[in-house]
Amino acid sequence: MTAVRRVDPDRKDRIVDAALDVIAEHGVAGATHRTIAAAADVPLGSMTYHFENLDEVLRLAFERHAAQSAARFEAAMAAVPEGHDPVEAIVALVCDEAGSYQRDLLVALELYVLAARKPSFRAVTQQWMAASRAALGRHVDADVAPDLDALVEGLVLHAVLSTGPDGGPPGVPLDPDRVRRAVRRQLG
Amino acid sequence: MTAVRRVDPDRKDRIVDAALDVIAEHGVAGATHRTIAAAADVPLGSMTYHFENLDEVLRLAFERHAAQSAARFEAAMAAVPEGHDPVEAIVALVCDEAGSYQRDLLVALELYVLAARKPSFRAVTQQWMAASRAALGRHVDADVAPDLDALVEGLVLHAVLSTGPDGGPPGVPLDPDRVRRAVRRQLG
Amino acid sequence: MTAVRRVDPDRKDRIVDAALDVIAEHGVAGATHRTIAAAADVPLGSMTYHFENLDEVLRLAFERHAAQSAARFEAAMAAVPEGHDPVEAIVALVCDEAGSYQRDLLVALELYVLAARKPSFRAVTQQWMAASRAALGRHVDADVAPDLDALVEGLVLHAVLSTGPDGGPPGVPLDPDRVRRAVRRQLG
Amino acid sequence: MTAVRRVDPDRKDRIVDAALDVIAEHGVAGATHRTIAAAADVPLGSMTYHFENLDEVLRLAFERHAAQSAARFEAAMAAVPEGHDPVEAIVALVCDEAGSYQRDLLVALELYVLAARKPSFRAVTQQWMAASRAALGRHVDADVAPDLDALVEGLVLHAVLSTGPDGGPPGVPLDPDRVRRAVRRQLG
DNA sequence: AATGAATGAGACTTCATTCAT
DNA sequence: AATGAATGAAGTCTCATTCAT
Repeated sequence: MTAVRRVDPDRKDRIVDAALDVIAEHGVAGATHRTIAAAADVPLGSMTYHFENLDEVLRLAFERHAAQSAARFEAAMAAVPEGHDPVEAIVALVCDEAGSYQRDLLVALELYVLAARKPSFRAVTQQWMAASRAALGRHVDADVAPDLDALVEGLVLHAVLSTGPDGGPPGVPLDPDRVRRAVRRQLG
Repeated sequence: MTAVRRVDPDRKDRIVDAALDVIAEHGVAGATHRTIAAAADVPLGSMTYHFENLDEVLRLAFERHAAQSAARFEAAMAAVPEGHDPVEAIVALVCDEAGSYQRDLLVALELYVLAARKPSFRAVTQQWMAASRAALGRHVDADVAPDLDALVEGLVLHAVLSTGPDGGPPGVPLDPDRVRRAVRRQLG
Repeated sequence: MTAVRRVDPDRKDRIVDAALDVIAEHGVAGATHRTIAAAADVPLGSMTYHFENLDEVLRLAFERHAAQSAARFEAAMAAVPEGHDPVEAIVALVCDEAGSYQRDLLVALELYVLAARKPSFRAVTQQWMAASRAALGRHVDADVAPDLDALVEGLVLHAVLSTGPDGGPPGVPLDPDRVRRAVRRQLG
Repeated sequence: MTAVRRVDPDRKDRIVDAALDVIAEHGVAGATHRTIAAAADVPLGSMTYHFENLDEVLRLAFERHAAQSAARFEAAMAAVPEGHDPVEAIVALVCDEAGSYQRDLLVALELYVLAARKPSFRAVTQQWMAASRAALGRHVDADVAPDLDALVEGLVLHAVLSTGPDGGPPGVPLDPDRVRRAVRRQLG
């Protein structure tokens, strides 16, 4: 009966952010109304008050993540002067020590798996992939951009899935030299 | 009350096969004791009688799939005579009209996402990735094999996630010419 | 943020009308604050602002319906000159092609079931039944009127619950001849 | 973790019986998985183990009730020797002091309201109505039976909905003389 | 050896009602 | 005066797992 925590604008936003956190940490399988509500520190009833259903929450979370992720990529590419070599920027992005690119890919994987079964998530994946290609397209030929994109995605995918000899949580840093060589090769 | 279906050796095998089918069609999220039992046409009690728990069923299913998938890849590479150019074999494999390579990758994605959260699945992914690299290593330099592997995986990943203009189920065929060019570029 | 729809007298009335529509179409089970508010095109908060609780809304809706329904019946009976035979008027009313009498009965059924459990709805049913008896009492003996009323209600009840051979939505038209014979028999 | 109350054959039957009790006492609106499980003294999970969904429970309950109810009616009619006057048997049935016929009708009303919205319940109502007509048809002309059935239903309906002057729970006893007169009139 | 029955936790969702603004 | 936000209870249903037979 206690009327705690009334009035809370941008609660909806907070819930979407919390959903993204939960997805990143526990995967879509672990993203339930309950876990997201707990992460956002809102009562369970808030979830379906603000969103039609759980899929809508997830979709908004993925859309937000895709936008942020694409923006980061776009910014890194835009920082390279026209006509200059973008390879170092790509290497820096992919080998980012903080591992944010790997986290991005992990979230993307969750999205991919979801989109493979649920059509309502397909639009997000399409936009995401198109955005990274467009960013690459600023500096490389249009017919090479998709292949370069695929190469980068494959490299990071393997890194993110690799596990150290201890069998601990996956994700090993990528060797910048290796990435540099692979990218240059693909650029011909 | 009649004791139907008593003698049934390799029931365990059948269940694992059924689990794989369910995963391929409905994803790990749709693979429950019940759906797998139904697909294998065995009573529900069989599931926990033959297996410790659901994770064990899934793990065995993924292991079997990884073995089959790696064997196919290995066979395709082994068919190329020593010293000959493996590019056409790779292209043929990846652009397989039946889409079996795409199906393989879709299942692999499910595994990746699972392995990202549950350590017990990590060994399978490691073996799977190692196997395809080893198969490539027969014909290309050891330092290029992983990158070529990453490129191929990225290319197929994008194809499997792409959807036609109708927004239908994902998965578009890969253009052999494009794959050939990208692979040759990566080989230098 | 614009203050749309401010001045709105008889909003309360509109809500009651909407409630009646919802009951007729979806039953009491489908009549919630939300569905009624949507049908009346008013914000959810209006519901408990204008009414004590949901039961009050339903009670007012049923009262209104009972009044309208009784008035129609009363008017039909009043149109028969004193001392004349009311049978044709009854037949016409009951066999009404538009099926409004059947709709009335369907709503009445909903009310009956509700009144069987909630005392606050009993007064409405009593008044409704008394009204139709009184209307019949204009033209038939007082000791026959309740039985005639029962017969008519039974006939319409069966018609409204009958379904065509296709098993579609219930409600079949009543045969005027049959009704005429049954009514005449009951009148002796 | 305690394994109380294992082994309980005909639990399914008990649940259906309990469902009928709950419907009779609290109406369909009060018949939830929880209330029925509590009335049958079984855990909540039993409900969806034994039945596809709640509608199936309700449907089975109504079917059982219809069968019992029709059997009682049929037995009462069958007890009247061929060619004899069935009026007294009908009167006795309808004016039953225990009120079981009224209880039957109350349950029937719940079914009617449900069937009006959900097609899956229509078959039961049809069978129920057909059964009572057939029972009457043993002793009265085929063209009068439906009208007599309607009359009886209307009479009991009004009785079951009437409330004493105290406004207490509905249901007043029917006067046998009145019923006798009405039935005789309808028989011509 | 094998399985149908059983069950408690928890999934998503609806809803009447309250309340700050 | 009016309402959108908020919330806790309860609804239906799924499921991994246990267990008596």
